[in-house]
Amino acid sequence: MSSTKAVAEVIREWSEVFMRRSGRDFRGFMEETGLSFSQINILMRLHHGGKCGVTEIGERLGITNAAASQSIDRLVVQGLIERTEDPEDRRAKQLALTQKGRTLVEQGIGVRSEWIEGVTESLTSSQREMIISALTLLTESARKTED
Amino acid sequence: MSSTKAVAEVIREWSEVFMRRSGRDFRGFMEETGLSFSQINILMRLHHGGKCGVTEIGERLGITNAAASQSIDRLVVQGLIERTEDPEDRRAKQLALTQKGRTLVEQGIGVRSEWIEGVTESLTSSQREMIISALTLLTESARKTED
DNA sequence: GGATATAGTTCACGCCGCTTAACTAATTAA
DNA sequence: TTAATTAGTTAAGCGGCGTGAACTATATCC
Repeated sequence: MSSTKAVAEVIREWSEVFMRRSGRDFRGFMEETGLSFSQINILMRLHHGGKCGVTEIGERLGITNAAASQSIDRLVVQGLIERTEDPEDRRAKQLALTQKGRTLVEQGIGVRSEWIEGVTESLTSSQREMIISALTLLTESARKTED
Repeated sequence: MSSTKAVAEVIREWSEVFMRRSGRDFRGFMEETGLSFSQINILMRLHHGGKCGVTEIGERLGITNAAASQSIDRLVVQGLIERTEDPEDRRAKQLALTQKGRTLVEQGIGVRSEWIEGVTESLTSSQREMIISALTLLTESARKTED
């Protein structure tokens, strides 16, 4: 069924559909929350990677730590992240999501999940099973290739 | 293998991995090209939806047509899109990607595709086959739910 | 033909996010 | 203990991107 189509082509088409949808969701999320692309990225970094300092955030986003410091400050003011002194090194700050921030990020991820769930709803249960297996494999394999 | 884990959970985890990766790629793409989030969205819209006018772009992005007009103008200056008069209605403009713009968008999509291809490379051929089938199903089903 | 509506552009203005540079404070090295 | 390094903040300034308002040009409606 799938072997007639080139692997790369299938993946390319899926990526395109997914990206288009992601873009729309992301735009909606930015509007709802009033957060910028960078700010959402900072929240995502903290959600996945746990506590870290200001400079690391800047490096991850490819901006100076001055810019990072300012963006972070806006997020702190909004109560989405907390900035505490690192007890091991009092020059450094430890950044972490507040409960409010964590809830927000999880909502953002949830929107995308709901979409895929909706997409799979109209399929047969064996098709759904196959998709579950495939996504599980992809997730595991993708995690191995992460930094 | 997958039935032990809740469907929703599998999808959620995969969304998270994919989104994290997408965010990183997208940021890289913005840096490389010097384009903003909005500008890339405009290019994506034109890539997928074909020719359209300024106001429609604005509506899609949730901004005024004044803002859309300005963003579009920057893209025209950069040679990524062309803005011609609509022969049917001379008030309106027809926006379309130039070859340069099309190439750029396809590069952006390509980056993500390469990543998934890389992720699937370490799998067995039967696993790859399953993923191809699953993604084909997802793509077809997702397209049906699009506007 | 004249009033009204529609498609885009331009202008003045403000906010946000970025940069560089100068700064404070804490740590590490000599 | 002094000097150099490192983490972060602050300030001034710039450009992008957004807004509303005023404008031009075309199309449509009576």
